[in-house]
Amino acid sequence: MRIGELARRAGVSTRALRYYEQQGLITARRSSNGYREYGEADLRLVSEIRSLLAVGFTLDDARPFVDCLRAGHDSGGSCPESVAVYQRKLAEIDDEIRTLLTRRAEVAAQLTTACPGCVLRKVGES
Amino acid sequence: MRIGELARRAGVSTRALRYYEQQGLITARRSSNGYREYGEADLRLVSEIRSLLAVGFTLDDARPFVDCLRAGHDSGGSCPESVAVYQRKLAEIDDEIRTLLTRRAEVAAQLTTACPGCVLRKVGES
DNA sequence: CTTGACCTTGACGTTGATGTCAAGGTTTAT
DNA sequence: ATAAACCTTGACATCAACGTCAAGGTCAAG
Repeated sequence: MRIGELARRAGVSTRALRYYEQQGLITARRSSNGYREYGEADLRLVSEIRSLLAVGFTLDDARPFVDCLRAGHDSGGSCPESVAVYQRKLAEIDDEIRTLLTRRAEVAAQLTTACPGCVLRKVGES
Repeated sequence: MRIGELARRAGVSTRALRYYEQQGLITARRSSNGYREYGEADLRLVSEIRSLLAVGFTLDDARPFVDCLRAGHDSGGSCPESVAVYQRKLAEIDDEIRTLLTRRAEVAAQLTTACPGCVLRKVGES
């Protein structure tokens, strides 16, 4: 299939696909006229990339997953490099959550000072 | 005082101060030679801006606070516009926290699938 | 008089993942 | 043969808050 069809099937823009190629995440055979030609496996790779981006991974984070799939594994997350990225990402997310909770408290405290009784209820509090 | 001294006292770069001026957050008298001249009140404004930026506000968010101080109030957060920003920000932070918690769960689930027993403990869990 | 520490405006670089044009070649259908 | 729908590479635009040069004016000390 050509880039337009892959883009439609994967739910991304052709621009994004060319960018992934430029970043070395996907590759494409070329037809005699120079058009990119993709197979079903490429759809799989792009889907993996999209689902990772959707949960906050960068394209660089996605690389080990793509490599894992291309190495023949049935899951992009089943290689040690991918597991390492998962763990690093979890730690990053936890850091961000902690930072946000701290900020939340600081802002709420400021608001309370400026306007007692104005603070909304905290996430998860009834 | 001139821009260098204000920058040192406020703990920011001169570039940042010129940027704040360009964004309409602070203003400066000019000496006969064209140099910016600031007073103590300006230090107060810059401090307010920095503390707001530190908790994740944008310069645009900070504008009502600066206006409030310039209007003569002793606290940047004591004007209704500032309170509105506080509340909007709290809502935004809560949204981000919810998003991150969701992502955290998704990533942890993926990791568990790929590597059972690899998941670190969640924030706040013992 | 000259070094050095100030100050000025202007403008490009940073970061990530694209969007959007430009200017053109290819293919399919009518 | 010509429009419509593809495709190509290249390159600038986006967002925020500055960092970092460039090229030059100002001013006090030695």
